[in-house]
Formats: sequence, C-alpha cells, structure tokens
Amino acid sequence: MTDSNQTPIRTRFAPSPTGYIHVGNVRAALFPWLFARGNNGKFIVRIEDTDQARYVEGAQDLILDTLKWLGINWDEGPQIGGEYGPYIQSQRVDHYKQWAQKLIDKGLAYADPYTPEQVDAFRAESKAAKQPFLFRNFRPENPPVWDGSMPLRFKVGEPKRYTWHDPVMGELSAGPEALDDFILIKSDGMPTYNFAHIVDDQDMEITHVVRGLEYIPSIPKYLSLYEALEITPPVLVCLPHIMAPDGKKKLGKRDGAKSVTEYKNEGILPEAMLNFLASMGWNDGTEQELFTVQELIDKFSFDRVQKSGARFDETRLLWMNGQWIRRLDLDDLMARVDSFWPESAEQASDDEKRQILTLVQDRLKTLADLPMLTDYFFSEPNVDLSMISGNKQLSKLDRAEIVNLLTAAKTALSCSAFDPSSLQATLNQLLESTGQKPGILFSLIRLAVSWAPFSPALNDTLSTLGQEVVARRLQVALDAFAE
RNA sequence: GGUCUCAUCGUCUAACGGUUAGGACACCAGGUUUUCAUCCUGGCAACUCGGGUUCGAUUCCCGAUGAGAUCACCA
Repeated sequence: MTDSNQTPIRTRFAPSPTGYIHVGNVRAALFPWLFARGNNGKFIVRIEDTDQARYVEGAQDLILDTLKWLGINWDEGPQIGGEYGPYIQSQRVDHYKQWAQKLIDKGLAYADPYTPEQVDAFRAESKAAKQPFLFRNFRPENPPVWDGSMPLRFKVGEPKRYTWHDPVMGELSAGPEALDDFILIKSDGMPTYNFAHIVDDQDMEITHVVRGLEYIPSIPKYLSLYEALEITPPVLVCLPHIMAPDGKKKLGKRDGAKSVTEYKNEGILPEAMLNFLASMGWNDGTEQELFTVQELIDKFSFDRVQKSGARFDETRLLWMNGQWIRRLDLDDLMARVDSFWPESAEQASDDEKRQILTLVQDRLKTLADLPMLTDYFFSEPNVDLSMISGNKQLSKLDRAEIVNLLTAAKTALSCSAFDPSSLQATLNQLLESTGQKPGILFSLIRLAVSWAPFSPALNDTLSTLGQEVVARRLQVALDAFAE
C-alpha cells in the first residue's frame, strides 16, 4: 500500500488456455487493467499452461483475441514479449526449479513418496474420522531425496493464523486449518499454479494480484510460501463473483455462461460489455450509469468495488448496448454493422445502407437486430396476416374496410411526390379523406409495405422504399385481402 | 462436515449514526413521435431476523438465519 506510491504499478491477467474465457472471467482482466491504466502502470498477460491434461489447442489465441476485441491491451506478454519474459509458464520451468531448490536447501520442501491412490486413502481416513484432510498430518518421516519423479511438496512451518488486508474485501484472516503441505512441482515436472504464480509474480515484479474470491481460502498457503521464499507479498485483491442469473451460484460455463465472442456475434458493442461488466460490482458513487472506457480508467478504484456478488442480468446489458449504439456516429456505426446486414442487402450500395442505417439507429438494441429491421428495404417481405389480426386496433376492421383503406392509400400515393415532406402532406390528406385514426391508417400502411414488427417514421420509410416499390407492395397486400 | 466470505426494491446499486432510504434496468400508466421502437413524465417496489452500543441505528458490535466460495499431482 505505502510503497505502491513509489513502485510502478504492475498488474496482470493470467488465464489458462483451457477454453474460451466467459463473461464471468473477463472482469478479472478488466479491473486490474483499469487499475494499471489509471495509475500509470503496466498490464501484463501471462499464460498459465502448466496443466497439460487440460490444455486446449487454440485457446490461447481465443483468449487473446477476446482481450483485443474488448480493447484490453497489454504492455508485456505473449505475441509482444517484454523484458520479464517468457510469459508462458511452460517455458519458464527452469525458474521454478531454481526457486524450488531454494526451498529444498532450506529443508522446506520434500519429495512426496505416495501415489495419488495412497493420498486418496488418507483423505478417506480423515473423512471417516470427520476431520478436515490435511496432508501435513500424514507427512512422511524420512522422505526420499527428490529426483523429479515424485511430486515435490512444500513443508509448512508452524501452523498459525494469518491476517491480511485486501483492498476490496478489507481485513481477512484464516486459521491454521487453512495451512497445509501442498504440491510445488508435479511428478510430470510442471509446477502447480500455487507455486508457479508466486514465483512468476515475484520475477515479473507484479505489485497487485487481482483474482476472484475463490482464491481467498488458498491465500494463507500463499502467505506461508511467501514467508518461506522470503518474498514480500504483492497486494492481494479478491473480486466478488459474478453470479448466474438465477443467483444460486457463481457464473460458470456449465450455467450457460457465454463467451465474449458469443456476445460479439450477437451484436453487443465492446463499450457496452465493458461498461456493463464494470458496473457489476463497481460504481463511482454518483448516479452516472454510462461510462466511456476513459472515464472508467480515470475513476476506477478498488475501494469502490462491492464485496458481494452480482447476478448477470442480460436485460441490463441489452439496455446499455442500445444506449451505446445510439451514441455512435454514423460512420462508426456503418463500420461496426458491416457483417450484420441481411443477405438481401448484398447488392445494396453503401449510400443506400447509410440512409437506411440512419433511419433504424434508434431502434437497434443489438447490431444483430439489423436484419429484422431492414430486410424489407432490400427484398420483398412475406405477407403475414397474423400481424393484422394480432394488432389491437387493426383486428377490429373487416376485410372490406381494409381493402378500402389500402386502395385509397395506393391511389393517393401513386400521385404524390416521394420526398419525406411531400409524403407527410399526402398522408395527412389521406387521413382527412378517409376519416380514419392515424393509429389505424398508418399502422395498416406500415405493415402492408414492411410486414415488420418495427419500422422508422412512415414518411421516411415510404420515401426510402420509393414509389414503385410502395405501389407494388400495396397491391400485393390488396391481393392478399381480395382472396 | 471444517475453514472462509457476503447480506438495501425482482435485478444492478447509492448511503460511510439523524434522509419522505436516492438512481438505473425490468414492469405498469400517461405523453411526444399522427403507427411500432426511441424519447419524456409518473407509478409500483428494498434496509433478512434477534439482541446489544447510542439521545438516535440500514449504517457499529454479537448471535441466528440465508446465500456463496473452498477443502486436487485444476487453475
């Protein structure tokens, strides 16, 4: 805390390449990133690939692409290197061996001669005795010399209570039951997370370790290891969980936690995702809801992070996304929706698309709404009479009334100029001549030319479609009712 | 079971002993857009419970309850 003012801040995100990172995990990257960026620090990415069994080919790139899409950039790490590299744990095995030797020399690490089955038996024994399982109770008296073929275990000192300060959670402590002899190096030669991350954070001069609060129960173990290694621990920060929408447990892939890529494909903006994730568990104390990334960087601090978990509420994300879409200027929006146009828009010119995009920008909740909102501009919509019968006002009209109204509309529109203001005038006259309520007349025309749930202002819609198309679609609608 | 953590509207949250407990999402109603969406206005709705401390507790302490996490040669 005190020396963080002098020492340059260095935070890190250390994912395991075991699959995509879902939205619940991203905050473990976001918060340390915001903290580093807001405090003139460095943000490091380190790949923790020491579990060969769970390694997934391609996962590393997937994770890095996710960070890039979100705009979470790193100063050191894979793909770009840095002076503390390598940043992939499987390439740092010699580091771990050196630190392990230090412990062996001090008599604080020993070879574990037991097979996994034997350890399981110890565990069962403890359980039968209704005691928590602690390996240190089964510590071998004369362990063999460690030759690398067996796991290397840390030998904890006298079990005691540890107390430490967490910038988010406040004072934390745990009793001696939390301390045990844990494995440093596995029998395959790879270090465990418990050992590797401590060594790496030290070697990479990480000042703040930020991770989920599932690590709290392990922290006393780390504290005792820091002591044995004679390392001053970095600031340890635990973040509350993001909970599944039903609120029953921490959000995980098994609860349907989506990858960030899925949200990207569903038309969520990175600004919205970042804003949403940050707002779960953090706020600046004001009533502001929408924050730009820069505002987040400027205002973020750990002491304003909530202690309790937050449920992942997609409805709120959707609302935020709509807000951010509306804030985009047209050029920017044009670029972002590039891959979201309906197939029918393939032949359309950019000018055409821009014009249509202007009309629907206020109606988009996600970029993926684009086809539903624009398809009828590019191709002939299918007549869907259920949209008439499902409409509160229109369902009261009988067939003859509908035909009359559509005929009147067709006639009026066939001799109107087609710029928006002329159309407005024509529509107003039509309202008078038919004596109908706008809610009925305009809804009917709107549906007849679009057959879509939402559409822009009627005069704009008609103007964009053009006289010929409007005439044709009204006729198609008339034919449908004439049958 | 042991250890640890958390606890304000349905949801995300503000409040750092004294407020009609504020905002946002969602929902409902009205209005604008002569339709739908957007937008505006209004409404509904919360301090888990029980003890203390205090002139006074949502706020501090203790307990209960509830919820979550964790007890791997996974991270």
